Amino acid sequence: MATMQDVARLARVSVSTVSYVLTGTRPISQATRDKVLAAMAELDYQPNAMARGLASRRSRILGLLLPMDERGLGATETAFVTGAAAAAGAAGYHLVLSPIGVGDLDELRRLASQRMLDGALLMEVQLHDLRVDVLREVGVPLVLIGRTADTTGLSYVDIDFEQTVQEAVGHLVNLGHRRIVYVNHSADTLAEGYGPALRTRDAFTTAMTGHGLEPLMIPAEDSAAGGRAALDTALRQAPDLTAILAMNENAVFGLLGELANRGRSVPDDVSVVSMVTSPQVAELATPALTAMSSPGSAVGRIAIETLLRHLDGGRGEIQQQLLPCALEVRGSSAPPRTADESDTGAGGDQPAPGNEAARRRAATRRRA
Amino acid sequence: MATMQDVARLARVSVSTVSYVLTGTRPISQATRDKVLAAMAELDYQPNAMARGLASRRSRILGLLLPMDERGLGATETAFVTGAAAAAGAAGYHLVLSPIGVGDLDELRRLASQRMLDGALLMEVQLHDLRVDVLREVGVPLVLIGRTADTTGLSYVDIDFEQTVQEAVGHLVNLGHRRIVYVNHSADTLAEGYGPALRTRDAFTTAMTGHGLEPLMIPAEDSAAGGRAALDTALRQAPDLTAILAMNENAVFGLLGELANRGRSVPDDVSVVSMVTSPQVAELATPALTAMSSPGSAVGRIAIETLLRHLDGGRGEIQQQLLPCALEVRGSSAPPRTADESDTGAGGDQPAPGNEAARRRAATRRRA
DNA sequence: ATGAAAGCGCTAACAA
DNA sequence: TTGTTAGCGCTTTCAT
Repeated sequence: MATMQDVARLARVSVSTVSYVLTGTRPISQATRDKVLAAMAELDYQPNAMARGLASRRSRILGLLLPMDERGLGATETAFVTGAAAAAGAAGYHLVLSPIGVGDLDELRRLASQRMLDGALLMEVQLHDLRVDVLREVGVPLVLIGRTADTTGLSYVDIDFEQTVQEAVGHLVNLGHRRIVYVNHSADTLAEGYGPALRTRDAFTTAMTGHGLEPLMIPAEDSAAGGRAALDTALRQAPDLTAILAMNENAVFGLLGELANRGRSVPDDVSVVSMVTSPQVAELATPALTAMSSPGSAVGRIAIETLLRHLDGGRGEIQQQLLPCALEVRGSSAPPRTADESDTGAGGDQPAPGNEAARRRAATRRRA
Repeated sequence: MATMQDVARLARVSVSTVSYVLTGTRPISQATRDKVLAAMAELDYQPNAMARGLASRRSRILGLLLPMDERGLGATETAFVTGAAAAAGAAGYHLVLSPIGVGDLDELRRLASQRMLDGALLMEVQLHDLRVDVLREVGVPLVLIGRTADTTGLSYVDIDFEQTVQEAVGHLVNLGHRRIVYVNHSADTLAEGYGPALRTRDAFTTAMTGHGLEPLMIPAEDSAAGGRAALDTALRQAPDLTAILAMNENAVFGLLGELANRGRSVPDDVSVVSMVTSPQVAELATPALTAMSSPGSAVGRIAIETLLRHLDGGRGEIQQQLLPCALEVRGSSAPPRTADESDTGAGGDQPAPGNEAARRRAATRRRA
């Protein structure tokens, strides 16, 4: 393993020159730079990360703090991760994912106070997220993917739930639906103040009221069973419902199953729109789900870019951004059977023609 | 940020003594140790990871190399990760996940030759995985989760696909099924030599032949559409099929959807058993899927323990382990409708009574 | 535009 | 059982 000494010797320059070639922190003549670069190439030199970190007091490592529960990472979250990893790599940083949730504060404190992290991205942010406190305490810059309750002084990137709900409701209303039920996360989750659940609830009320319609929300446990129960409740409270908007990616499958059980066809009897859902998941259902698809890797990329700005400038400006979800119409939404006074606006939303989109996307997966 | 100097000064000992207290590499009297520990506590001392790494030439960082495609991490893979993270933490190591697939060899080479990793775990291992070569080249110890084609000199932990298939087939045969179709990964995937697909194919042939039955395998693209197509093929080739064994977690949903479309009820007309599937995913389906559930976090834990042994001893012995999947009977499997000569063995497999298991597991999920 | 040299905070000989 | 000290490989003043 060649060291900087070796490179300097071979190039007949001092170590500091080699260092400056590497870091670019001071002008080097083209001739010298070439010599050094040639020596590096010849020796296959790679700087020692630990030595750099010790001397410069920067590890060039960014942490992505990512709680992993038993349920796995959805395609949406995975896109965040890959986007962040790509952006970090492009900037010469390593992105390490640490499966650290709010339960592992000690592990986080260790990681952070050992000066192992130049900065951190937090995923699965809670309204009162103690990880934020720990990181601030030890002075590690951070950016949230999501939002805490109080975001003063915090940079974040999050999904624009208001826009997402509004567009989803708009789609259904355009199709002619009037009786739309919103299946949210569980009552417990709401009570805990889970941000997305609260924001979408309020946005749903606003959107429906704006259309002169009555907002009806049903909480559902995050499971297929929860979805089945939610459908039962929904049909009891709104027997005339023609459309369901679902925030709960797990429940939506139970919901679809129960609809089938009861002989209600999708989308002829009931339209279903799933929110913040990846194309992959949307197409597991039969028919494939019309969904608001999440902004994906852009979230991760923007978060990293924001974080880097916080490091470089010293005091980067606080940045708070909301990214929209895009409506992707598939087979699960259509005009209600009772096509009454449905003034389907010109250029309004069309139900997907067959399953072409699904077929097109049916790519092969290769792993081993 | 207190340094070791500060601790030594406060405890009135030398820095080396503090260091030895920390590393335990030489005996320290109880009195001294207590003094040092007290000083550490008082100063809230945390060793500087970079300095340790530089001086000791060990980063105490283990890498978990984990390709992330657009599909996300399944619950099964997530369990591997959390198991590994827990085991690494318990041993005083950091586990960093790097979303590095066979496409990012340069990034891997950088990570490895910068001496940032003491060792690595590889997930999503391909039969000819170039990451293995890169790591060996730079001398980073590694353990596979999965298997390459040639495993000589390599330690690995993998799922016992032979046992899994055998048990799944046994379950169906016990229920009285005779005409069982195996829905595998895609033809492309098989052609590429994807290990699990090949191993399960062969195991299926062995198992069926062992029962005096004819093995029929259908490849399916990894998507709902692929599952629908596979069912079509299956019914064409074996109109009298009463059971389906599925390796393809994505296809199985399309398969179920298409069964419903054709008015074939599960499990009355057709039993479905899903392989290497987490409980969470199994219960998204309606009815919940009988499945061979993967060993979960044990895989990750054992892999880390093996890796640590490779570091400590210098030359740890090669270890190759296969872990079994466990049969979990849910609602998707039952005796065939045409209960003919079905000699359901005493104590044989029973279909799940209702959905109690599902309901019990319907825990709340809290995130933000 | 380049070089010399003093650390960065810790580990691990080498001494005692 | 404990202390002294020479690095680990790099960055970054301070000189020139």
